[in-house]
Amino acid sequence: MPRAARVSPDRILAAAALEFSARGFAGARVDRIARRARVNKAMLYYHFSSKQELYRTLLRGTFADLADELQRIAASSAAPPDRLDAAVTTMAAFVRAHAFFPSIMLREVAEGGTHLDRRTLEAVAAVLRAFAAILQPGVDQGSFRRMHPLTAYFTAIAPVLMFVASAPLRSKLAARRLLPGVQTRLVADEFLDDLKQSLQRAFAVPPDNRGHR
Amino acid sequence: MPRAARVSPDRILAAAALEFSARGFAGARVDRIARRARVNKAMLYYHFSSKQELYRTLLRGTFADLADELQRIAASSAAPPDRLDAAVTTMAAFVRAHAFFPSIMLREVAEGGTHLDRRTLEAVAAVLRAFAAILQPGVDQGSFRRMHPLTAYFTAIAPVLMFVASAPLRSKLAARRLLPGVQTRLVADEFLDDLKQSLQRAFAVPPDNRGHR
DNA sequence: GTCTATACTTCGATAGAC
DNA sequence: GTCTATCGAAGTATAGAC
Repeated sequence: MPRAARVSPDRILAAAALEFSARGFAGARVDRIARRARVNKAMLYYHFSSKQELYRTLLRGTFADLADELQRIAASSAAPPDRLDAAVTTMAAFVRAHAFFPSIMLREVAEGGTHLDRRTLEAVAAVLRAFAAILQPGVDQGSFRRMHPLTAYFTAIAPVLMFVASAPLRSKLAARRLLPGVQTRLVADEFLDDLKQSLQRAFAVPPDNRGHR
Repeated sequence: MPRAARVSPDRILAAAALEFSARGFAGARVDRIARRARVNKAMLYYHFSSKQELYRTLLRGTFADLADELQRIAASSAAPPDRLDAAVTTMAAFVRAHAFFPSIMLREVAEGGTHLDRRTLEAVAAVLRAFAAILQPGVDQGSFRRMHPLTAYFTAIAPVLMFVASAPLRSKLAARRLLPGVQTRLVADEFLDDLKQSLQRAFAVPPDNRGHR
């Protein structure tokens, strides 16, 4: 299996990631993806049978990778608070390495998963399960509040996704001086530190309730 | 000004809200909006000069309404924790009354506000400012942690938006039994109660730090 | 204000040569 | 595997009658 054989598909996937994240499935143009990947359209269709298949392939791989990384934390033996911090850190690192991910995730949520097939939905579910598995020991040991896993997921992950994905919009607002009174620049690390603190306090069982469940 | 004169535009806006939230700006079809509003396409273009203008009109009005409701809390004299709860409750009520809002908001964040003009961006900014104004007294009085207003905003509002907007996706996953171990049904009220508790703990200055800033 | 018919454009996808 | 040329469907917007 010659190494060059996978160069085109990989470049196409990388270009597709940019295009789909910036414009969404409907707004994405196959021509633009091809041009950005420096292949012609026929070549693109040689590797991927349709725009939809390209989209699904991209998302399936991305969700699977994220689920793997989260699963690694779930399988570790770290203490509950450290697992929670690690989950946020891992999410943050993942979106730094896959800058296209937050937008695509937000769009897919808004779309209700319309473009996804069963296998891709399974990869989405794997992410949710991994996150739930990260928190479970903390709940079992009584150090985390007993919340629905999805509640915990949205409370923890939604801010990360929205914060990162909103960077362009925030720049736009700032450039037009539309945020008076909110002028100090908010950087990602600062945000993540505050979020981690918030989540530790949010999920911890309050001292006076400890052991009463 | 005969009352009937505004019936068509309003029906068009209502139909547009459904279409844009379900499919996004690029995925929305003017034909579908017209059909759903029970007007023909020419009628639609008689009232709104383009798909884009229709979109902007819808968003401008919606953001302005939300900003008004939040501003009312900001102007009240309630205690800081009550203001925070009220902000979440108001957001929840707003999205219940405007079911299209969360998806559109997520999409617009992902899109970086590409389709918005200055006036609409101003309405977006008004929402952020109102939220910041709700929390400010709590920070000033030392009962809330000193966080960047945008950090607080994302921590509090992102979960609400993502939770509500993800309902279709969650149904899809549940229907395909892709969430084993996460099977108990999560209802909105339960989620909101947990979120409010989380946010109170997340934003409160911890007892041992009180007054030390 | 309302409607039918249609102009014009863009886009996903393919045919067919090399 | 790679490319050029192009088809056909779909989509936004408008012309022009009533």
